[in-house]
Amino acid sequence: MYNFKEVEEKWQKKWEKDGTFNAKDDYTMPKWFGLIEFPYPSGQGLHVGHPRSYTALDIVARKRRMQGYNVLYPIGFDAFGLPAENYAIKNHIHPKITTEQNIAHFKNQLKSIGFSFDWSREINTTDPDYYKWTQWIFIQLFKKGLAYKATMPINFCTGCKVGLANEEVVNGVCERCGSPVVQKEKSQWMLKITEYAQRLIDDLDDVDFLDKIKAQQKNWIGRSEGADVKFKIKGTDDSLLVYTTRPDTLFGATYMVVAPEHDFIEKHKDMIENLDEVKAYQEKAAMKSDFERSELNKEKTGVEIKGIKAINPINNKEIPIWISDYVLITYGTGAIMAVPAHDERDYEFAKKFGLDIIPVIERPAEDQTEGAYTGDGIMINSDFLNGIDNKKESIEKVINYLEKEGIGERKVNYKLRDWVFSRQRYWGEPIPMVYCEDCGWVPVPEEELPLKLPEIEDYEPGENGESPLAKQTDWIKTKCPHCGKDARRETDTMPQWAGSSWYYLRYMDAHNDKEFASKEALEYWSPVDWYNGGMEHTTLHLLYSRFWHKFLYDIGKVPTKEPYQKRTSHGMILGENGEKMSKSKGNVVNPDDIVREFGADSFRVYEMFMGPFDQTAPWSMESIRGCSKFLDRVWCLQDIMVDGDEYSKEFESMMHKAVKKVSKDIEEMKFNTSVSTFMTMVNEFTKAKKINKKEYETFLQLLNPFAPHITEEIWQRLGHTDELAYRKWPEYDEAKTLDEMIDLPIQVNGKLRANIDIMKDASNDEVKTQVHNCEKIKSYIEGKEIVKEIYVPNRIYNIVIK
RNA sequence: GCAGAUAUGGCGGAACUGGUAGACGCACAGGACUUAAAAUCCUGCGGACUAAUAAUCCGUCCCGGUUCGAUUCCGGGUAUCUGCACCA
Repeated sequence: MYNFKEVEEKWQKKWEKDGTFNAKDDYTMPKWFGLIEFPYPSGQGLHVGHPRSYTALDIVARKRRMQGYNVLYPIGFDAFGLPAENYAIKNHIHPKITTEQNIAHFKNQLKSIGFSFDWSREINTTDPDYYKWTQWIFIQLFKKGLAYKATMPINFCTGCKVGLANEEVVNGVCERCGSPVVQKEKSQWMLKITEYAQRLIDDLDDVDFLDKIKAQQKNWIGRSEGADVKFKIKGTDDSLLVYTTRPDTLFGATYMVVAPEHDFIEKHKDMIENLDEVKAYQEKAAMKSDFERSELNKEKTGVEIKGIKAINPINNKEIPIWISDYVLITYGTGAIMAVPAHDERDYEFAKKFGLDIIPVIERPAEDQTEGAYTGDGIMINSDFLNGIDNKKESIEKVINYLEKEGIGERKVNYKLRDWVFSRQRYWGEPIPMVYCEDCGWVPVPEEELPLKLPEIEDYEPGENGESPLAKQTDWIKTKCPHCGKDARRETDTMPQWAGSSWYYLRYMDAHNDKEFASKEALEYWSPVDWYNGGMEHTTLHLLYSRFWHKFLYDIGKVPTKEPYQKRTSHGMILGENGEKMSKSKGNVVNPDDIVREFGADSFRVYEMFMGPFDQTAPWSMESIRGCSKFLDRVWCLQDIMVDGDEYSKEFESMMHKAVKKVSKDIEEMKFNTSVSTFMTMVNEFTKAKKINKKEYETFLQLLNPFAPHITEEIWQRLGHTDELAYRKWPEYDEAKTLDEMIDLPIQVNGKLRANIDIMKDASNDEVKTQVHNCEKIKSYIEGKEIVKEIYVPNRIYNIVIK
C-alpha cells in the first residue's frame, strides 16, 4: 500500500536540502518567471483557497523546468496590515512577534504541500531590508512631484475617536464599537496616479490579461469623452464651468447644479438671496458620511440658489442654479448642466422641484416609457442641430461651435482619483518625510534608509485620528535634512498596497543591498511571464503596481513598460454548503487536516480536479477521496508493469493523445480535464492488467507537476537515479493521436441511428458503400427519397430523407 | 442602474472550429471477497414507455431563428453570482 506520509516527507526534505527548485543565476538560459500573489500571514493560517492558485502555477512552473527554462517561482509574505495591529492592541504583543509566528506557521503549511518555490528568495514586506526600497520608491515619487500633501477626508469613528480603514467601516458604523463613522478632514499624502490614467488604459493592448481583467481595469479608470462648457453668470464677468459627455443635448440644459462643496457659493455669497438656506444645506451635506450619501440615493434633495442666474451659452436662455449632493465635487468640475429630458438623475430632480424639461432628441414612437430618454434619435428644439440623427455628428458640431465661440472645449475625464497613500496606523512602512518650518516637506536622505519603524508599546491610535506614532515624541523630533533646523517626522504610515506594488521586482535579486535589484537581474527576469491571483485584486492591486512600475520605467529603473505579461485569475473555493468559508458559518476547511488525512498529492490533485480553474467551486470531502483512490491505483500499476522501450500498439494512440491533451490543458489552465485524462488512462491500464515501462514513465512525467511526490518515488523505484523534475517534457506525434479504426456515427435527418467501424481516412465512396450496406440504416431509408448525404471525414455521416 | 460572469443527471463537472450530450469523479443500487465491517474489485446508474441490456420518444434555464445537424451561432427574455455604484 502507498504510504504518502513517508514518501512526501522524504521528497520535501530532499528538495529543501538540495535547493532543487531554486532559480539559477545562469542568464544565458531561456527564463520563465511565474508569480502568485504572496499571502498575508494571518493568524488563521493558510486557507484552502491559497493552494488552488499556488498549485496551478506550480504545475506550469514544473512543466517549464522540464521544457528547459530557468524558472523563477518565488514566494514571500505581505505582512504589514491591520489584523496584526488589532491583535497587538488587544493583547499587547508586538505585531512583529505575531507576524514572525504566523510566517513560521505559513511556511510549514506551504512546505507540506510540496510547492516548487524558490525559498532562497523569500521576502517579507515588514523586513527593513525590504521596506527600505519601498520607502526609496516613495522618495523618488516625491522628487518627481507625484507624491503630494492634500486635505482628504478619513473615516473617523465617533466612539473610539480614531481614524478607521475602509475595511473597518461596516454599513456605516465602526466594526469594533458600532458607533457611527463620519468623515473628518485630514492632511494626507497622495500619489498622482491620475497622471498615468491614459497609459494605464493604452498599455493594456500590449499585455495578455484575461478580457474581463482588462475590462475591470478600464472600468475602474473610467475614461469618458465630452466637453467643458462655460456658463456665464448673469450680471457678472464670472462663469460656471461644467463637464458633460453629452454636449449634443446642450439645448436641453434647463438648469445647473453645483456640489455642496463647490466654491461657487463662497465666491458669490453677496448675491445670494437665501444664503442661510444654502449654507444650512451645505452643512447638512457635510455631516453625512459617504455611506449615507449613497444610501439615501432614493430621494434627491437640493436648494435653489436665489438671486443668481446662469446663461445657457448656446441659446442665451436664463436658467436657475441649484445646489445638491447628487453632484459630486470629486468628479469633473463639481458642477453640471442639467438636461432632465435625457438624463435620469436630472429628470428625477426636475420632476421633484418642478423644473423645465425640454426634449431635444425625439423619442422613437415604439418607446412607450416615461422619464428621461437616454437613447439615440433625431435632434429637435436644437437650432442648427435639428434633423441630425447621429449622436457623434451632433457632438462634433456642438464642440466645434463651442471652441469657435470660445465658450467650451473638448475634454477627457477619468473616474480614477489620486491614491490616498497615508494611513494613521502603526503597522506599516513609515513615510520617510520630515517637515521643516522653513523648508517644508523634505525627504529623509536616501543613505539613511531604511527609516525604521520605532518599537512602541502603545498601539492605540492617537486622538483625533492621528497615527500611534504621533505619540512617539522622541522619534518624531529630528533635524531638517536640508537646513539642519529642528524638524518633525511624518507620523502616518503607508497602506498595505505599498509593499505589494513592487515585490515581484525584489524577487529578481532578493538579497541586493545596493539597489532594489540589479540591472542585469531586472533585464533578464522582466517581465513576469505569468501572474495568477484572485479576482479581488484585479482592480486595485494590479492598477497600483502597474502605476509604480510605469513610474520606475520613466525614471529608467526597470526595462519594461508593464510589469506582468500575462494575468489570469482563479475562482474562489466555497464551503461544502456552497457559501463563502467563514469561521462564523463553521464551514472552514483547514489544509493541514487534508494533508494529514489524504496527503499533499491528493490535496493538489483534488484542488485541480474540483472544477474549472477560473470558476468558484464548493469544497467536497467526499470527492477528495476519489483523488486519493486514484493515486493509490497509480501506485498499484507497479504490480502489472511489463518491459517495453516503446509504447505498445494497444496504447500508442492513447499515449500520444494524452501528451497532447495534458500539454495543452496546462497552458489553458484546464487542469480538471487533465486529471480526468489521467484517471481514464489508469482505468485503461488496470482493465488491460498491464502497462509497459515506457508507458508508465511517460505517464509519471505527465502527472509529476500535479502530484510530484508519488511520481518521483515511483520513478526512483523504476531504477532511475535522476529526478523527474528536470527530465525533458514528453512530445507527441500528431499522426499517432488518431486511431486506426474509427467508430463513425451515422445520422438520419440529424438523429443518431447507428455506428459503423471504418478505417481511418477511408475514401468517401468506401464509407458511402459501408453506410448503405448497414442493415439498420437500410431500414430507415427504404422507400424514402434521399435528399442529401453529408460526410464529415472521420467525424459523422448524415443522410437527409423525405 | 453600469460592467463582467454563469445556467447541462441526485452532486462537482465534460463535450475539438457547429458533428454520437452526460467523459472523469462523487453519491446511490446490486454482486464478489470477509464471521462481519472497512478497504478493494466487478456491474448498473438522465427521464418516459418497457419483461427487455429490443424499438421509440423526450431531454443542456425559457421563447424564437439560422443549419443536413445547435449545449455551441444569432435575436429576445428569466434566474443566480461577483465587482462598481448619483462619475453628468
